[in-house]
Amino acid sequence: MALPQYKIIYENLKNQIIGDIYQEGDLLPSENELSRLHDSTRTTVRQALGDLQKEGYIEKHRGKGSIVTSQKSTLGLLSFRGFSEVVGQTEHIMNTEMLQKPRLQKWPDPFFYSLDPLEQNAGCIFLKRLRKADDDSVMLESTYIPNLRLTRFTSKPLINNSLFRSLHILHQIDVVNLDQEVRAIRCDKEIARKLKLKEGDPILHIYRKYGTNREGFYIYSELHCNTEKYAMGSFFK
Amino acid sequence: MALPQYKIIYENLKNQIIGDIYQEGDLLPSENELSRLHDSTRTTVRQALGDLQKEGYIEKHRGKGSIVTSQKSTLGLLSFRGFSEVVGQTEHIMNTEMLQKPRLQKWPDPFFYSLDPLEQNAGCIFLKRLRKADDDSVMLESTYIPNLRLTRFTSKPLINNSLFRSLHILHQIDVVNLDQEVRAIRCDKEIARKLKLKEGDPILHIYRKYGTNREGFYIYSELHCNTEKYAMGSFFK
DNA sequence: GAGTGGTCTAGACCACCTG
DNA sequence: AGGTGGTCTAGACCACTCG
Repeated sequence: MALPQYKIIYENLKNQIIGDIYQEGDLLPSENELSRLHDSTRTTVRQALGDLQKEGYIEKHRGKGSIVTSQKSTLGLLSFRGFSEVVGQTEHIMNTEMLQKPRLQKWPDPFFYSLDPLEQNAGCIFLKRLRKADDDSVMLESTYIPNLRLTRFTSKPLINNSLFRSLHILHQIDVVNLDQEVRAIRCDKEIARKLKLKEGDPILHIYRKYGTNREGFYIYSELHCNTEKYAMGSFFK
Repeated sequence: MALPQYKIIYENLKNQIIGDIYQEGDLLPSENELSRLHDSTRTTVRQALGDLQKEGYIEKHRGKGSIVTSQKSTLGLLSFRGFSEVVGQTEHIMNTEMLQKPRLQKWPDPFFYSLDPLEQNAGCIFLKRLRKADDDSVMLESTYIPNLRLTRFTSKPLINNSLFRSLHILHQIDVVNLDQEVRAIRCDKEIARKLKLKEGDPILHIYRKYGTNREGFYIYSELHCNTEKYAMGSFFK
């Protein structure tokens, strides 16, 4: 269960960036210096820095060093970092309202991704949450998790109110990638009420399939987003 | 101008995947075998495979090998690979209609991203294209490129009809990342006509800022997408 | 047990930036 | 000239999968 060195270095630096110990524009210690600090090699340090760069926390400049990048004013909710991660990266006050606590049920039929028989027979854990930014309702999120080797998951409250955090701590499951489909649709009466919009207003409709470090274990979400005030952002590298 | 080894290996494998020499589900040669084939080391090969994995071409499985992943039925247009790359990865027939050939002009004011004085004073090269999938109009794209050290760019036709390809070949400029904002809006009469929709229909509205390998050189785009038939997809890793 | 990818070491040379 | 990140070598040990 020991974390690899490069992930420790990664977490260490990320927390210092999120915690404003390194601020926007600051230069991180050089790769050689970080190797010395963590009693490691440049290769290992570079693996950590590469992840930070990929996720938009730093920029690297040859001959200069690694620079901490600015926080984004848009909501980085199209990336696969969980909502809780985004909260620490934006200037907006974000919070979550649980509309349906995790409960065991059958998969909807039809479902928006095709399921293999193992997933299908296991049933799913369903939960529904409303995300708010500065007290505006911005996102309605329905999540479906296959009920595979997740003992007592529905009986406990979420840790830090974060699904990903709970899966990590209770079951050592980490999200490693995200496949998503995005559409613009008109919202129906039900969604309109929850997102404080008018029926027929345009919203983002997103289907997601999260990949995890557990072979064959995926998490599915359907999102409806109000983008009147806040755009959904994403960063690719 | 020599490409690094890992990029050569990357391009080599990617072309074989796109060219169906390795097909969906196929196992790539192992890392050790690829090192021997390219007279290189595992580290270098892993750098190439890592990029392929990041972009969704392969999955790696410890103890098994690297497996070529399926083509996507949705349009991977929310990722930062150019449109031309997406064309090779989908089963749909894609093509592009040039609505406004590249021409030099002033920046729109206001512009959707803040420009620095260097960009502002240089003016911009503007072009406008309509993207089609299976003869359906799916995306209207307006692109703005700062006119910095791009001699004679507007006077030549695009190579392979691809902007990114032209920038690469004529100016050694490569896109390395993408920052984007996505919203759902109602389309106006003008856009509706071009995308064959009705005024007021919901569409995706996207602002993009592409980062390049040239320090401080960015490319900007504004997109309007019709998602009635085709969702816009993206893959993160 | 043989082969795979994941992690790591201890170096090297290069292009680039800054003082 | 000295420090930085980019690329690369030639190994090593590990956890995992498969026959």
